[in-house]
Amino acid sequence: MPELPEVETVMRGLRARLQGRLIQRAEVRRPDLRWPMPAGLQGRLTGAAVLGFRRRAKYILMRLDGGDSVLLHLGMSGRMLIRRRGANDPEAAGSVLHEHVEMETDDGWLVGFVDPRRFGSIDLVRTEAEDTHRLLAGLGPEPLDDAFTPAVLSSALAGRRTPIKAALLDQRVVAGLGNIYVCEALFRAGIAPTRLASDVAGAQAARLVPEIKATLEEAIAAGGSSLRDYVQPDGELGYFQHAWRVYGREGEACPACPGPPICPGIQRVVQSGRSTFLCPRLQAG
DNA sequence: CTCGACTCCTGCTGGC
DNA sequence: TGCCAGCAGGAGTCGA
Repeated sequence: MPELPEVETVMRGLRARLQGRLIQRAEVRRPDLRWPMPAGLQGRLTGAAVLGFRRRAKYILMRLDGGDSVLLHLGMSGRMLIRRRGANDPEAAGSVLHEHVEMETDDGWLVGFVDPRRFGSIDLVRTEAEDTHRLLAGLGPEPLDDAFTPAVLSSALAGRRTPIKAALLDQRVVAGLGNIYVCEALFRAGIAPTRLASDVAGAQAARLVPEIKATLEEAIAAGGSSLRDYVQPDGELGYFQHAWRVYGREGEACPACPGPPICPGIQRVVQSGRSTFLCPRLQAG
């Protein structure tokens, strides 16, 4: 589930529920995620006041009083389970097996981190040093920042002899894109995923940057409408999945082309072990 | 340095 | 119906 728009949506949901609250109780049930959670996590969370939230790339940062921040990554299957204390929700019951951390607020809400595959991670970092954390230090620009321009992208791609698909997945080039939104942005910009990154400069990058921004903004808007003030317990994607133009649509008609024989429809190829979806007509060569 | 392959882990889907 | 291969939104690490 979690690329930038999903993480942004989850972060907003956590902010709405937790910011300004006290964590009355915290329980670490299973600390062995991608990396072991810090030993002091449960103690640090217990009794903490939650000051605020921000997102950086696909990471969520939760500021606590006392000068520590919680650094959270959802990995591939991570989600936040939010429900009222005492609620008897079957959806929640099914998730409890993989609920590795649970927090209870002073106003009666339970907030759990659920991650079946355990590719996610949780760490503590001093708030004033958040951006120097080893997981954040090397990240590229935020794609939605004004500072992310065609010129900035072009210079990051210069000299890279790797397909543009792989380059955009590299969080040092631009931070927060994943497999879905890279496919969508390349389709919208009319760029072949197999093009060498170094060749996507100038006019190509100038087309790509606005499409990256538009795709992410539309997805955030869709996730926000659907999830609004709480994070969906079932981990649904909001409704942006219905707006995917190519991702997961192998064999379907291209939404921007006439049908066969002009355009054969959406194709799926594999690049460095991951699925890429594209329109062979609009994203040729 | 840069790149692709491999790896971690569980759950679900689709084909036989 | 049951079983199993293949695939899944990430990204660090390793060897070439």
